Amino acid sequence: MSDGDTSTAGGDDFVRELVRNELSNGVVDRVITRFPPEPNGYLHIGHAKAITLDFGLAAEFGGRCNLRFDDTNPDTEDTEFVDAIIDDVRWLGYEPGEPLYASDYFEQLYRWAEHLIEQGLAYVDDQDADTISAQRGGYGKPGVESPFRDRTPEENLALFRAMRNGECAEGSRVLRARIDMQHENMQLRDPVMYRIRNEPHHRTGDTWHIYPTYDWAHGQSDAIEGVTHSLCTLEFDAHRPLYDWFLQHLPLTGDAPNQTEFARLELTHTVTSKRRLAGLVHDGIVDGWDDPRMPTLRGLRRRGYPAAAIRDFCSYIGVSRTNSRHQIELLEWFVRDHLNRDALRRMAVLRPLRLVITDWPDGHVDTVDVVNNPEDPAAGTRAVPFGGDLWIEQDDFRLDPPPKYFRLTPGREVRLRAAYLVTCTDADTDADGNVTTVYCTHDPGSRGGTAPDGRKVKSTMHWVSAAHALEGSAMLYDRLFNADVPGDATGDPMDDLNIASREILTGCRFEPALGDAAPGDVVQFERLGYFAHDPRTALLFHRTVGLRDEWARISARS
RNA sequence: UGGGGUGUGGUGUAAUUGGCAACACAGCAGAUUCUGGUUCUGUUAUUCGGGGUUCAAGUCCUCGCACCCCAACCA
Repeated sequence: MSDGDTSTAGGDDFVRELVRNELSNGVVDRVITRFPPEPNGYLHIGHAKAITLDFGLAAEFGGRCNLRFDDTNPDTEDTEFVDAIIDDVRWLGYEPGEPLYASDYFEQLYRWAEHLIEQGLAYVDDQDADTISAQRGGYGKPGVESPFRDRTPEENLALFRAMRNGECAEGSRVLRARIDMQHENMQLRDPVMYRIRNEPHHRTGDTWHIYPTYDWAHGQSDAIEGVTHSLCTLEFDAHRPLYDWFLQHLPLTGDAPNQTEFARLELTHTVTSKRRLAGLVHDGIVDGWDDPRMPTLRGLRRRGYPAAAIRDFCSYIGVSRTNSRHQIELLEWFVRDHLNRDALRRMAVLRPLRLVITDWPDGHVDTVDVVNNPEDPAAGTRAVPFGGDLWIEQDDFRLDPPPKYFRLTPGREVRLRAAYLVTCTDADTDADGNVTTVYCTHDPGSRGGTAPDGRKVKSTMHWVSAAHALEGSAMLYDRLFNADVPGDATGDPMDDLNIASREILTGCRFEPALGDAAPGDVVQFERLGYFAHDPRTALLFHRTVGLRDEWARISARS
């Protein structure tokens, strides 16, 4: 699926090694996985890792990966998210097939719950949440048993059916597994299996008044689907004994699924918790879930990140059980790697400075051929109009050049990309000392960019003909959070918010070919970076990622 | 406080399962270049700590330490 040759340094990660062993030992005879998002938010880069693992693993071993919505909580879930999640999975490059829903298993789950009640392994508790929580005990402190723990199966069944029929108020009762209130693992101190909710469910409407909890629904859904490998993140490690307990006490046919945990993906300068991301949106810090600064799949897509780059990144970083935080620079490296190969080059002047060629024939327009992508000869060339009145980048001219500055300065000759060699003769400044116009002469023999006598210049600069320029804007993005680990110092990520994460540039000048950019196209603005054309607004470009910039490093040092 | 998990350069991931600690990103230096991009070359830097077993330990034993997770009717 991933098209780069980007496998990790060594061989299999621990999950693949496990699967390979199970297959060769005959512990399993197939590989079925599942990706189980809850439809209460948008997918982000962390999910991309899980998707790549779940779908990638299944594909590698000739199996299948189910997209299953873990829709057991009607309070927060919505079909809006279902559609967005399916769309995002497809965009990432995986075919989810017919989506499945935990809510489709509610009836089966209910029957299994009655089975556990009949076995004396589950009971209805009439206490409220606070009481149950208090009775659970603490770390190192055993819990105490509920006074309702020893109800008879008949009584429990009657009560449970009443719960199902909507005869009980929300919060008045729960169904609990009857395991061990003294267990050292808190998860096994009689966990709640069902709670009463009168909220309508996005798929089952108001047919249910009781809803299964994650622990009760997840493993059983896996079993129903024939999942062999249920991969989840590390925080569920403590739930695994409970996952297994339910499965062991049910009349299952076939092999039970197995849960394996791995470390979630964290990135520097990034938050991925649903709550934090929602906060950014609701506080208006970003424009929405698809703001290009967001680590959501929709945000990254709008930013111009190729799906293949995200896939390559995810498979390259591999999977382990070590809590870790990857540097966002690595992700950006994969983005550049793909875009360098694929993106067409265009010339754009983001902060325009006027350049006049004093010896250019009045009104004359030349048309020069410019390579579309030096990495891909098949991309061909394009014709770009050139005249005596041009826009260049403000950064490309200095009245007083600092050391190692190779660009235009009075008396120096540089190349205007694919056009002519020009020499700066003079410059105008305004009352504040800002340069307003730069004057040059040109070498008519250097058409195409090469001097007839073979002399070299230190710098090649991009340009746009003023008479032909298109005007538009660009959004320059920086990290949303300044700190590697947002909130590391104070505990609140918002303290590390980068208030200058977006710079809006208007009055940018684009070469004519940019007028043909389709919504969503990603191009390289030569010497500046990769930019994604906005899906809705023409001639608005979002900076995907800048080019590596040696001059920026040199000038920052001094 | 009890239980579980994890510790390898700045970051992340490997190490033929006891045999010369490697790969990538980042950094630094240089070469090439009509993008100060790309590409290429070189280079800096690593096994959490103490003790033990062994010819040999990142790997095995032991005692510590640090960090993460667990006491929702969230997932």
